[in-house]
Amino acid sequence: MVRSDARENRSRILAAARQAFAEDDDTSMNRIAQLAGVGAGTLYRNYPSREALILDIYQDEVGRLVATVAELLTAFAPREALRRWTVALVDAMRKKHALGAALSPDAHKSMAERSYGPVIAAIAELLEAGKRDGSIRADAEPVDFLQLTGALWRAAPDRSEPMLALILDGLRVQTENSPLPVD
Amino acid sequence: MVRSDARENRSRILAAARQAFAEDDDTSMNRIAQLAGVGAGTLYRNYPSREALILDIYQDEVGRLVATVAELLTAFAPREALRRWTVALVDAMRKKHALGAALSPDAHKSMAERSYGPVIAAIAELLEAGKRDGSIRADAEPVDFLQLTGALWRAAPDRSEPMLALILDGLRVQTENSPLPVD
DNA sequence: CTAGCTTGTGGAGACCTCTCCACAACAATA
DNA sequence: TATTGTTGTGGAGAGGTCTCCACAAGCTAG
Repeated sequence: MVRSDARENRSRILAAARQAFAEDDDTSMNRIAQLAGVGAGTLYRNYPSREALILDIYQDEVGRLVATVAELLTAFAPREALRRWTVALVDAMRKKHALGAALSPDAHKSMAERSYGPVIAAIAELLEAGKRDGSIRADAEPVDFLQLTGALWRAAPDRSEPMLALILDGLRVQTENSPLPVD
Repeated sequence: MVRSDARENRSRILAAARQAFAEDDDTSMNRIAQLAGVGAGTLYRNYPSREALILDIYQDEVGRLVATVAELLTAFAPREALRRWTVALVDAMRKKHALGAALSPDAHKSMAERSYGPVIAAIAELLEAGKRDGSIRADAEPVDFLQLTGALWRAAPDRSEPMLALILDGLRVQTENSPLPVD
């Protein structure tokens, strides 16, 4: 049985966090707890890590992004849809720095977090479309792609576009010209 | 005029740090200061950031890695040389976790640090060789490549190889089949 | 209404990175 | 050797993430 004040607290935390992050993308966990009028312990019981909180806050932001996939896929060829979507994603990560950090963690903890899943699903859908029409290699992995996306986010803004181009080229179905010498 | 005790301290710090990191790759700066018998202030005056210290510690490790480039380039075709070298680099980053973190920082601060430069130079050399023999696109950028390498390091170990393959494919000189629709 | 049990709480505290500055140690000069 | 810059020092402290647990609140059942 979930205690009533507990639910109250959780939503106060989320509200406080949302506002705090809107003003300053680097707000500390302590500050959020303070703004929400709860102790650090309560904050961390609700959100076991900074990452988890951020992913929850930006859930709708991410949702909006994910929702554009279908549209992009009707308007553009899969590769171009993927390109555009990724540009938008990296852009969002850059604007909400915290989101970038949460989506490209050092380890792979965020797996299965409420926001991480949908992002992977969106990428999977875009890749699938490309595989179907033969413009993307069959062994492309959504998780790998997101990881690579993290590199774009970390890179200097003006390198983002050429790096993405490189990745997209790597995603092409490979012909076996210029074969790799095995040794 | 550099004071004599200062030089003394600096080398004590380096020695302590070297040993500490050998035992525990996550040793804290405080602990290193303590082991070296200096205050935190002194540590930070010598090494303005964690990153800087780590890069100095692993300078020879990096040096060794960099030195293998020439050898690889005589034994293998450029692309294969690049592949092997990168595998070794990522491997080293994984073994010395701290080195990985120092070489793939969130921001791009490490630029021009004593170890960062040589790594970039090594990559540049490998890429150059590939450009010369036409197996690597002319616009490939060493810094971009290192950034991407950071993604390999952060990824699950078993994804490292396929991701690298993808990057290497992206580095190929691109023929203009499967053209990208511009919109 | 109260007793008891379960669930949730706050904030002290461990440990982190990095800054700041009154003071100490050296070097140069008289 | 004494004096006087200069250069370097240590550790307190600001502010961070996250853990732990004695205690408080909410919820049944009698």
